[in-house]
Amino acid sequence: MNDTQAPGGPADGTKRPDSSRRSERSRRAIYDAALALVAELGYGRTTIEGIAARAGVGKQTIYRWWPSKAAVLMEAFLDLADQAAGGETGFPDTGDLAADLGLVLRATVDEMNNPVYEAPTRALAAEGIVDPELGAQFVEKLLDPSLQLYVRRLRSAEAAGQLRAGIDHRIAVELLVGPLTHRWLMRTLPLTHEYADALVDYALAGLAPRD
Amino acid sequence: MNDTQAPGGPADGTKRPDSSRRSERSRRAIYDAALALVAELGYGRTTIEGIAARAGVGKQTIYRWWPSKAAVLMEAFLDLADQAAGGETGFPDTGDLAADLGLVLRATVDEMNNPVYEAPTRALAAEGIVDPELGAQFVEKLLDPSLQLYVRRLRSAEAAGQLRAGIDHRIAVELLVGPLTHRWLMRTLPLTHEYADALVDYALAGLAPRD
Amino acid sequence: MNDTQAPGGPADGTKRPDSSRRSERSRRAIYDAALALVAELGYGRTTIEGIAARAGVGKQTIYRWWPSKAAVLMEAFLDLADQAAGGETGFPDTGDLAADLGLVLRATVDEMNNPVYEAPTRALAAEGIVDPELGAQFVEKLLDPSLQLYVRRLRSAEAAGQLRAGIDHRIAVELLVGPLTHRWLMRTLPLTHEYADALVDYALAGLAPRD
Amino acid sequence: MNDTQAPGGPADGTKRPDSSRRSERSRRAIYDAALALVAELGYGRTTIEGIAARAGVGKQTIYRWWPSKAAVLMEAFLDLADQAAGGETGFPDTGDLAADLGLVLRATVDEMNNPVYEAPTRALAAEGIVDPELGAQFVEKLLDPSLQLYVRRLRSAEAAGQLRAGIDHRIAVELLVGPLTHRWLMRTLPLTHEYADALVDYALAGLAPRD
DNA sequence: GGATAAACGAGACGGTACGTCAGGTCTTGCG
DNA sequence: CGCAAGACCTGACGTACCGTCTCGTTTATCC
Repeated sequence: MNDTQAPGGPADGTKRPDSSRRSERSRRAIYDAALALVAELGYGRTTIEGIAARAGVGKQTIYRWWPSKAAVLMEAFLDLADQAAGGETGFPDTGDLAADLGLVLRATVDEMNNPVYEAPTRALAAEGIVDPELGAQFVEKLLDPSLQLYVRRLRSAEAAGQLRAGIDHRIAVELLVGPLTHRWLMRTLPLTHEYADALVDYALAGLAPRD
Repeated sequence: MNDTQAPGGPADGTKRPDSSRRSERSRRAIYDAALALVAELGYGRTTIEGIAARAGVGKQTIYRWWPSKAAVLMEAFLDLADQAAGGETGFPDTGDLAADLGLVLRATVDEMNNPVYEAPTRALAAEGIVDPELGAQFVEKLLDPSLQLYVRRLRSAEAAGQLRAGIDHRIAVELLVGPLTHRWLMRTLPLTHEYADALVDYALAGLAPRD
Repeated sequence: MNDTQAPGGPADGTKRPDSSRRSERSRRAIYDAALALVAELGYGRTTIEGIAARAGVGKQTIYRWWPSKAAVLMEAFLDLADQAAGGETGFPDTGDLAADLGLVLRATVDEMNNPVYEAPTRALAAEGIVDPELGAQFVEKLLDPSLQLYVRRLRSAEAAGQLRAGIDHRIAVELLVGPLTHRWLMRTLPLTHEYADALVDYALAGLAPRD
Repeated sequence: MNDTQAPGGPADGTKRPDSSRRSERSRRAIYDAALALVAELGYGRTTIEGIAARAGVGKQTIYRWWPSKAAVLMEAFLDLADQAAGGETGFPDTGDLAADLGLVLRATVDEMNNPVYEAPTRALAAEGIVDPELGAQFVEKLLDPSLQLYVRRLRSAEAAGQLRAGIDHRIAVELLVGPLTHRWLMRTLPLTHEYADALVDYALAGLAPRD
């Protein structure tokens, strides 16, 4: 009858629900409930029924829009991150590479130690480790964008002659971020600003031009 | 080595079951079933009921000796690792630090790409990320021992004057292992021997004495 | 007829499940499965899991609506009895008391010997003997209604001058029904029409007016 | 080795354990524990494990000598009854049939109302209703012997011309005992001495010679 | 502004797995 | 060899959630 759709409505003739009629109220409530429950109970004990109940929402409203508990949490967390970012997605570039990296790594350490972010991030990371599909999303939507910022900064540093020629920027970034993530995930030793600084120190020494 | 107790003696006076009467047959069957199921179905779809059924064992026999699915898998995997190790827990020390590290990292890459080890390790890592208690066990029993081998090798290198003085060996190890683990867990880019070599190259450049 | 409530109204505000949404199909299937299993296996070996499986129903659907195995069976049996009764709940009153009682007692004997009724009735009676709560239900819903019919017939007989004055009708009924039940439950001797007749004979002799 | 058995030992060459070596101490402890638990918890909640634990006995010692929980309880109760009887198994015969029956029925009422006997008797009766094998034992060992006493008394009364000729003594006994048992098992109305008296009155009226 | 249709809250449904409990069997010393 | 102790396999228990489905009840256009 009417495949003609209102402008703005994306539509596709499939069987998916009409997202233009989606309840914003419910979505927000689900985000909030999901984040709260994960923080309170941990991922494992958080259930879709629980989220629905806490959000004052029917279970079907969740199953209608998300394929899994992890997907709900992922979106909820992305939403949280977007809010928090507040548009500022920049990476400092003062010309002093070590200082800039130190600043960012210290901020990362703080974030990793902040319980508000820690619980859902750990949950998502863990789930992504085991579920490749979700892991891919995690990388694409959360990890890669932030790694790209590092890469860009390194390119700028290379242009300024602050890096050895031929360095693979991606690997260089991982030299910084990998150890940090390792310590965070494995909880081997405390994650401190000093550790961040030491990483910048050791890594840059290996990446700097050989004089 | 642990749990020193009089031979034949019934052991600690607590309320735990009498481990001297434990059925070795059942334990082995449970290990095998657990590893097989995790490899076949993944951790999430592996159930205690399934392990019990596959092992031809009553559920209670699992609940009697282990507190959780993760604990079963952990022991099963430790057992597997012990068998595989076969006593050789050495770390090469040819005098050429770069070559030795490259060798080990390449071997680690191979292990991480070996499906037999990958499934249970990922499962344990993921579970440990979310469950601090299990995570601590994972680190203590699996991760730390192998990191210690690196540290010892680095000490030897330092004694040979191949490292900058005052380097924190632990951080140095993480500089190598962190990025590898990161790529493995996050599946961002393929884990190859070349990557291992590049890591050794970049990291050692930062750790070497400044001449 | 029961549960008078506003049409369309959702009913009592308690926490019990919404009986208006109950699945008739499931209830019937559960009745049938319960009766079949009790007849096949006996009460003790009949399990809720078994009923659920045989009825093609989730266990929770049983736990949602019934508090116990006995309650399921009780309802199932009441339903069976209601069906069988088909509305005819009368007690013959031809004026000939002995004949009427003989007719009913013989019918009762037949029922007690009919395997379809015997298994569940025995099961309920046995359970009621040990569980006072269930026993009270058994008496209230199954036993008392039928005893009342006897009492009414005796009242009619008394009005016709066929009974000694001052006889306690309730006890009189028990004089007839008690021995029958005793023989049935205890399986001391066979339950026959002749036995029923003898009971009527002996008992009425004691209850008749002394001329 | 020794099929030769101590005299007095019944033996039969089957696979049953050697009863001459049986521990009297254990048997007594099991009786006591069984009766105590049935009285405290009721039959349903009494378990063989519980009996073994309370008796300070291994489970196997129970399984070795009894085929079922009901069998244990049956023996325990018979033992209790034997002790209580103390040899006096007589039935009064003063010549006054009504008085004698009233005396015995009143005593029976008292016994049925005595919690010490009630719990195990109900349990055994209930179990026997559902399990024909046990029921037969119950009748043979507990019920019939006492009914025989009634029968003998009635024979004496018949000889004295106090009964109508041709009365079936067995049915006559059931006319007295049936209603009592019915009221006791079904808990329809209170079991009192008055009820016992009324039963004797009504029943004897039907059994007496017609003058 | 009434009709109509989709999303919504609620929650019953058939299921799976949970972790516990008891059953009855088997094994291991002790006396 | 009977016994206590207790680990073993089995399987039912009652609970928690799963993901699907079906109720009425809002909304939110469309006629």
